[in-house]
Amino acid sequence: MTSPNPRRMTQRRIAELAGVSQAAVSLVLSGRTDTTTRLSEETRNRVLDVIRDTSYAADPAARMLAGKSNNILGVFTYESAFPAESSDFYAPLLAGVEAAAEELGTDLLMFTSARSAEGPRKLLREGSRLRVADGCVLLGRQMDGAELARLVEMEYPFVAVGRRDGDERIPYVGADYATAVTDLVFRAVALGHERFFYLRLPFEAESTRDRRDAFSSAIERCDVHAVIETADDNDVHAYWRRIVNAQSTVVFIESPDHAERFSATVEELGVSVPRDISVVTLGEHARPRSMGRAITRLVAPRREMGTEAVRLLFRIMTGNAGARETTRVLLPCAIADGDSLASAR
Amino acid sequence: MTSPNPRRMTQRRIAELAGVSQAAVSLVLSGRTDTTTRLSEETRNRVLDVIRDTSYAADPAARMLAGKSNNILGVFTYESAFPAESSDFYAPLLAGVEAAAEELGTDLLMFTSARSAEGPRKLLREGSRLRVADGCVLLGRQMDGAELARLVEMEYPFVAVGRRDGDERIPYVGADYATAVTDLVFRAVALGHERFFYLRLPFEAESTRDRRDAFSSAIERCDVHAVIETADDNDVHAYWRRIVNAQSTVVFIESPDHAERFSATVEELGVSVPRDISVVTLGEHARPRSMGRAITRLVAPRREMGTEAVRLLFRIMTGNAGARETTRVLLPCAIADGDSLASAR
DNA sequence: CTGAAAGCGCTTACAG
DNA sequence: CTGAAAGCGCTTACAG
Repeated sequence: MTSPNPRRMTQRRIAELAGVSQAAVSLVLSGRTDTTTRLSEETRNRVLDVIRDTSYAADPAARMLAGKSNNILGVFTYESAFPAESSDFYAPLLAGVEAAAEELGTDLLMFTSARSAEGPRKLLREGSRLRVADGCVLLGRQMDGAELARLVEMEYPFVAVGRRDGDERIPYVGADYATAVTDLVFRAVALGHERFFYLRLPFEAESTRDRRDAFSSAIERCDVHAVIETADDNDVHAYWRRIVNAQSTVVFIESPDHAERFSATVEELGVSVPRDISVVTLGEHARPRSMGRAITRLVAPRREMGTEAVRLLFRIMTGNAGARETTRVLLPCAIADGDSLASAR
Repeated sequence: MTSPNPRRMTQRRIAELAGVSQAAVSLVLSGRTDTTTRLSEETRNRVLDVIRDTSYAADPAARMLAGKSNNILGVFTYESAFPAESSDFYAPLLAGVEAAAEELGTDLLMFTSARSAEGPRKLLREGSRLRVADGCVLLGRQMDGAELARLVEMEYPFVAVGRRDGDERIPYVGADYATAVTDLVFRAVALGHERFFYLRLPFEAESTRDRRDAFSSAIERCDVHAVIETADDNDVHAYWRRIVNAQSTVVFIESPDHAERFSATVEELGVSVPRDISVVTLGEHARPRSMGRAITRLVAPRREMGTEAVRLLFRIMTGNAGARETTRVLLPCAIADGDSLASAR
């Protein structure tokens, strides 16, 4: 496939036609005007004429080979990047990545070939094509720590989107959940809430742990009460009963999906949000669904995370990353007010 | 920029590590097992081990120069692929493209480089980079016909998503709007509608023309009446007056956005949809917004278009595309019933 | 001011 | 069975 075009124009042919050397053609094309490489105006024009006549364009492969870099940044997503279900998750990140790539003038290589039929995508499986890119941005809620460590060993330039525990040489751009979660707890306490209920996601990832830890420590600092449960099923009624039993006046819910379902369901039971119960979500959906109400929530700067990840990657690749502290970035989250957090009844 | 990775792995280094010649490494990689190029099983394994340890992948530029393909399919979008505004448009297409790429085991190169600050993205400005990919899928509502023709001349393998007029050698995968639009007109006529109003988008593209032409010809065939206007502003009230004046009982609206705004606005005027006026949209939003009502509409098979485009591209690249008819594909649209089309009052 | 030459990393025919 | 060598089309120091 992609057999070379037999009559493809080359600099050599241009040179023949213009009566100069091939190198002179390259020089003209480079647009360089150092004193050391000055071409006569006349020669330059003759070459330019031929180039125009033949509508010649340099072979990118040869250019890249000679230039030693191919201006390709990789993007590896642990799940499909585009499908409907996850698109809300990846879309803003990818938008940021795309914008930064445009800014840097690089192309983006999406590693779609890495998919394995069963199980999650693997970064380093046999025949990994990672090295085709000069460096790579990694996206996904959950990443294989061993793989990341391996990448570090290999000295392959990469940046994870999302904070990563484990090997501390892993560069990342994450969201500062802790500060925002703490703020939300303080806000609730200031509104008179003393009994909290926390519904966590049923999986462990840095991002979920961060929120949970920040919650716990804020609760402790405020000297209030909290119950933490895992939202591993959809039986809102059961939760609601436990919340009533716990006499909680506010519920923090990690997932915005759960938060919406929760609000809708309890309202069907005649419970009013936020009059009877306040709801806060720590989720990161960029595009809040059309819900009857706007749930008070934390908003991760997803687009910026994508942009910053690419910029950091670039700095790492060019050796301008500086100390380790500057290769691990946490971006501030915003808090969307909403109308689901009110005074404790 | 993108200074060369100093320690980029090469076949030469692999060869050193494995104690063989560089050519032997290339041979192992090629997977060739001709009698003329037989390597000892032992050598082969030693090389493979080193390749695995270093997770080496051949430099795509060098491969290309040497005349080989790279398992990279390009994706060129005329607008930003991810940003919020256009993500509804591209998301399903890209999802389809991604799925097909996974199926074929190829990676996807998004041409984000050399974006022009002003004006639309140009294909041929990045023309050189285009060659980095073995072939390319083109996405966008409006494409430059001259550029496409140029690509044909260059014998660069590509497929446009969306029907393309002009040079008939341009391969595409489009949506068969005509049939669906005709069906919708028939359906309306069957419900007793005799006076139609048509609101077209304010730009010319094959996809808008297709729908308009199909509408006109269906109207003619049914021997009913229609007014066609361009929706180049947002003054729904003005349209509504003209619709009333025209005594139309049904409005066909190309853009789903317009259709939603239209429905919402006339209902504020006390006009009931569909009792007083039926509304049909010929738009292609994959993710219908939360509207009070579900507008009867045409649904383009966006995901399938992405998938089919990649498959067709692959066939073209491998020389299995067959005759021209098979390089121009129109996929059937679905009709989503909705509840905005009812009997003429 | 211009041209000959080396080298980028690969593939592949060809000589040992 | 393996290795040395040419060549893909370019860039860029370097020698004239």
